[in-house]
Amino acid sequence: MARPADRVAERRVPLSKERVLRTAMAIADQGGIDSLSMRRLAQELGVEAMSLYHYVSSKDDILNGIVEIVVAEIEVPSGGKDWRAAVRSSAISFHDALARHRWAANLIMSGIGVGTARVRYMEALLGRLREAGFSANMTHHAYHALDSHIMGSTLWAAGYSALAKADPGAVQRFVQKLPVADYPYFAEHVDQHLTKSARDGVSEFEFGLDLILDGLEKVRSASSPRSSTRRTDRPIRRSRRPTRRPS
Amino acid sequence: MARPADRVAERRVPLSKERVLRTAMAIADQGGIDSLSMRRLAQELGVEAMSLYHYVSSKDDILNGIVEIVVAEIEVPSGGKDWRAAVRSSAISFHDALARHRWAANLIMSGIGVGTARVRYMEALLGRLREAGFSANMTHHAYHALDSHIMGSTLWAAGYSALAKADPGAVQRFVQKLPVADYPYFAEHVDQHLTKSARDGVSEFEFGLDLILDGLEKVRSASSPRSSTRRTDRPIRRSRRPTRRPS
DNA sequence: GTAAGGTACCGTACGGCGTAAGGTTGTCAA
DNA sequence: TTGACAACCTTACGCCGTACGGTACCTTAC
Repeated sequence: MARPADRVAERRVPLSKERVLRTAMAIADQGGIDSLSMRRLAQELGVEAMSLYHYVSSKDDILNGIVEIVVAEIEVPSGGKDWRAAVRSSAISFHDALARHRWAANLIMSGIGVGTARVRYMEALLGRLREAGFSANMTHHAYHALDSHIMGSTLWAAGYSALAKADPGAVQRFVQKLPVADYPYFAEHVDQHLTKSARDGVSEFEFGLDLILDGLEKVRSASSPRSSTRRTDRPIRRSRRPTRRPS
Repeated sequence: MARPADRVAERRVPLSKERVLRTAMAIADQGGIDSLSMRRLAQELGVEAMSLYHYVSSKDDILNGIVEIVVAEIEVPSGGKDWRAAVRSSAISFHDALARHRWAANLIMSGIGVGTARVRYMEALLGRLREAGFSANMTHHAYHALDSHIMGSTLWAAGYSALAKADPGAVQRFVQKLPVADYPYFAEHVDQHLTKSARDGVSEFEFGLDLILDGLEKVRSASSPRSSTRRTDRPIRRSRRPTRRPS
């Protein structure tokens, strides 16, 4: 009687989608997204690869799942008076989440599905912008400007730091082999990266972020001259020409 | 005598790295980067997979190569008075090149090597900014702000249009299944994408680009007092060093 | 004329991948 | 006791990148 029960007790904690996803994240965090294979993941869980398919429907399901976990870590913009501070803080939180899980940005951008965490984040950000007085059209553009910057900036940082990690000194060697006379500005640029204490592009990220936020604030205060909230939006839909630049 | 010569004549045009890369690009352009395999590429060239290794050293070599070709297509910012127009035009050219080859942005961002075409582009852009009066530090940040936006924006557009192509109506179905009452702003946002004639995010791209360029111009004119408009704008970012006077 | 050496290409094989299809085993309700 | 069911495993297929070792043909030298 005791024997089978013991064996059961040993074996159980019998997996779950949660545990599969968490382990997948750990593998990706440690060895990069390429090191995450079904076989490797199963091995980590003390199980055979095919067993995983009882909890997930495919590898894509896993990838979607771990992206959702990362997105759920993002601190959503708070309500209140200062939309700029709220959005800024949320963007930095987004950046931080992606920095903690360097594989995530690439996954998000390569046409992965939109899950509930992602929708929640977008809803919160879009809502915060509308509440701050942006029109529907302006909110749309503001969202994409912010999103592009966050993704682009973080992806660059991820790639750069991945390189620096895989082969420290590669950058130095590269720039030294370069005919500096021909590419003085490039050399200067690389040098700035090498000189700056390794802050993974935080300074670059925040600079661009503030540029965008300042621009948005200018647009906002121009279109709602009072500091009032919620003007009715001018429906500028269906403009087939590029939106004119602000101000 | 004639026979072997004929066979030779048939067979020759005996490949070359150039031809391998061009064919690889064509495959990627048509079927996406995932459809590019050594075997598929070889088949397209009427050759066995291993034969390719006489012209390239690895698949990564091929990926680097085709990215370089795309980057070489970018129109570099011209010299002259109007730095803003020059940089804007170059950025749009960059965006267009990435739009023509939707796989490229993802490759560039996933830690691929920097080749000569890339260096040339960076050198030209950095140089144009310095020439316009930006300090070294400002140029550094401006470059990254522009680069992040171009990459982020294009990557988003590539993913979105890939989805729309693979499964038109997927977006519509997704948003219809959503509890719109819970996510009104999200629904509004998606609706804007569906309503807008499919222009692959050009409007979003140019809006963000102008936001950044306007911000940069403000910084520039503030730091070079000889320039026409001297504004009393606060410095957007506390720079760790005072921005040097250019030229 | 023929031998040497080089260029271009091919055949085979290895270890990895995601996953379809179909077991096997242990648990528990009826 | 039985039978449904969940949890997990075995095997196999067709892909992938590429290491290693050929082979066919061309050019050049003697």
